[in-house]
Amino acid sequence: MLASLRRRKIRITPQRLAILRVLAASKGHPAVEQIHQQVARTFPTMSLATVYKTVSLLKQLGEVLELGFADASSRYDGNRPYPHPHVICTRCRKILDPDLAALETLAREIAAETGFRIEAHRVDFFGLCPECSRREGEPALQMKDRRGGDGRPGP
Amino acid sequence: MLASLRRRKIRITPQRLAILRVLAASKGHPAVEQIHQQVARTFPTMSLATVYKTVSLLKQLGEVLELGFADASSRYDGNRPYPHPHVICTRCRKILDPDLAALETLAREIAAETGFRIEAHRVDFFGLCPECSRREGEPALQMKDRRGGDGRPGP
DNA sequence: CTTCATGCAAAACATTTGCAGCTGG
DNA sequence: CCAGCTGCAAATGTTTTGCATGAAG
Repeated sequence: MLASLRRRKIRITPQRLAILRVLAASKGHPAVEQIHQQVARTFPTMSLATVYKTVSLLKQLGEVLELGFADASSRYDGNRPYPHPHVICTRCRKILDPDLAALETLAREIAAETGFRIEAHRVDFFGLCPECSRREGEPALQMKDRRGGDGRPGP
Repeated sequence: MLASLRRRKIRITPQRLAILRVLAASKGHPAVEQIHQQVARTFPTMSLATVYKTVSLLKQLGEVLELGFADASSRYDGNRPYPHPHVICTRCRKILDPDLAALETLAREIAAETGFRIEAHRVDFFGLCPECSRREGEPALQMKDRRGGDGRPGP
């Protein structure tokens, strides 16, 4: 990933390195806020603006995949920077990356029907993960989502 | 649709009626801003806040489907208020509702693999519509999308 | 050295909320 | 009549931008 930056003659600063590390290391799909907090532990002066700028840069370079949701919160995937399906728990906000071969078929079906030249996709499934299915009665994680939505990324 | 409001003892005001009409009539997937402008033609005092409140209300009643995008813009579908796939032109922002039977299969595949109890989904395909495919050289519609994205709803 | 990045503060936007006055039923 | 709406203005929360300082190469 560093190679990609060097190749394009983009400066490698300690801040960027730290952000890169978080992105590469996290198995989950961290939000900007989480990245910032994480990095701030070893870099107290890190500003949110810098995280935004860096993540935005990486997105343009195709090194991370941005997962923006309707409530204007975004999560980032630094391990699979290409479109792929997600499975999201509406209770604990966990995000999984399932394997799904059937998608290609779907895309081809679409192209045939609409005449579109399909170039990317965004496929999310929402539901309860096995753990949350079990504890259904217990109080759920509070989401800052506005209104009574279910946390799904609005269309 | 009116019936649904009456049944729940929700007041039917001229403003709401106007918004409902736009939602029901528009074949496309209008944004709040567009709904407001449309309604404002016959209702100059209509405020944006009212449109937001009404649309939000309809969403909770399950009468419209919200399609929120990463750039915090939302579009609404008043004709199919249930999850269904979308095909979105990244150039002219046109949105189509294709028929797609294969989706159910996909959902079942996911559930089997992850153990999730799938309750909803969001499936979007991005690309160029036939018209835009042809005029590829011409200047594209300017999108207010922040940064150099391609207009796809961030995850 | 020169160019580019950082970080602060301010701006930009879409959306939400508080509230006084209006109005549908 | 009166609970529920409207519309204005102000508040919110996230992301972006301007700019002076500082550091990478």
